[in-house]
Amino acid sequence: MTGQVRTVDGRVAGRRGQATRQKLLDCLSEMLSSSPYRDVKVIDVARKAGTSPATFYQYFPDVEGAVLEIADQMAAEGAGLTELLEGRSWAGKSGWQTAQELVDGFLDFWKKHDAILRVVDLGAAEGDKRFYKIRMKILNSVNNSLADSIAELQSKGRVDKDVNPSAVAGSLVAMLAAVAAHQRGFSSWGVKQAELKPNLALLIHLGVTGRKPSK
Amino acid sequence: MTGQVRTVDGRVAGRRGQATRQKLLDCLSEMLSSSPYRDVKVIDVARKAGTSPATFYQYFPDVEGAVLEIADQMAAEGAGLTELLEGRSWAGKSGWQTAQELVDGFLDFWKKHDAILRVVDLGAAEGDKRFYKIRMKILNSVNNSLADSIAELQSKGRVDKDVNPSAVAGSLVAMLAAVAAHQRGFSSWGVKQAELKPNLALLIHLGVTGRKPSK
DNA sequence: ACTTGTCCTGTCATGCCGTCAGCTTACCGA
DNA sequence: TCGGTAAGCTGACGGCATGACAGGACAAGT
Repeated sequence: MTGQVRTVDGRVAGRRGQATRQKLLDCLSEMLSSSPYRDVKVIDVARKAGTSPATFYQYFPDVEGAVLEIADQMAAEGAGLTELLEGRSWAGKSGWQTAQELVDGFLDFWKKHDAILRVVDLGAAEGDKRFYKIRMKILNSVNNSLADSIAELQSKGRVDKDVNPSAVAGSLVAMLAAVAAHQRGFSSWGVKQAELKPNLALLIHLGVTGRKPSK
Repeated sequence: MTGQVRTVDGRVAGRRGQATRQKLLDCLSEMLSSSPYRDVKVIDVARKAGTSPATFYQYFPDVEGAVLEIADQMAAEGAGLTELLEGRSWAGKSGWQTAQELVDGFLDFWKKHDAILRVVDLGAAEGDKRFYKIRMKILNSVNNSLADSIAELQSKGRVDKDVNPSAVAGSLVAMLAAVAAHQRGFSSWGVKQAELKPNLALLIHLGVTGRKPSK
């Protein structure tokens, strides 16, 4: 599938090289969690990995290039979010459960990868197509499933005809992502995480079905 | 109210100084729109403003400091978003209109200031309290009004008791902000801006009142 | 013209960036 | 065992941004 890992100057990376490369990625990932993206420097990453800046440039064109690599790995994992919705029902009590599990799974995923997701979000918002594409890959998995569910309910006449399934699904997914990214912000509104989740699930359920959930 | 404008080394800025200072802010603002935050350098801002880097450092400790200044000015303007909700009703047809006008006003504001808001969002997500505070200032104006509306409807028994007004309001506001920041993303889902707005308004209305709007 | 305080810039030490040439290490076949 | 070859790593370097300072330019009042 994916060709061999290559260095910037075209060499094929062997065992040792791949290990260094991965170590650099791991260290960069860690740095993104602890310091502002703007202040992450190649030399710091290299130092942390116990190597030299020149080595970093052997494997990545620049910091952004390495970030894209990390983001790609995460996006691959993110494709699994589809499972949160595959084959689920939005009817009755199981609908409420579907909404809850979606919120839970999504928030967990975001929390796990929050540092890299912040950067991806920024890159996408700034109009960088590469970041944009990665963000899409993650959100699409959830968005498409949601849009399908809404469209199906719509075809059964249980959702108004002037609803645009993609627009609603996209907005709900954006909401999930935004809330996940700013979970801390809610505490200053006096909202604890445990309270937040059911209310999010409620909004999801309302958005998808147009009705309050029966619990 | 606010004390005089001061330089980094404590001098009071006069008319001429304030003009240069503002020019630097304007140029920085422009650069944020055209290039990634990570790549905005002091020397470029200074060049664009027809001055020297040293001058920049006379008025701001660093790029971040200047960005905070711009963000503050914007936040002051953003406080006016409250008007979108003050004294509005959520009942019947006027409720639908309230939702629509909120969406319109909010999206316009975000579009107008998207570059600086991206950076504020990033700073807040990274845990920087100064950016966080600014973000709050803007969102609070809308959030509080929304939460009040929900709480009021709740006290009248028109909204379920286990709904947390702050949590719902916060989530809806986060949704608005996220959709505004990634409006471009929706086009790849085949959703045009004109279609997006009414669907957003629908979600807002559903979230606040728990019911579909009567149009 | 002189003083005072504001305003701007030339210059400098420091540190990161990104590249290259060249050295070291690992692997492999004879 | 012994080169040969390709992978792997780094010291060193020019270039540029940073941030500090001292000193010169300027405007306004006396």
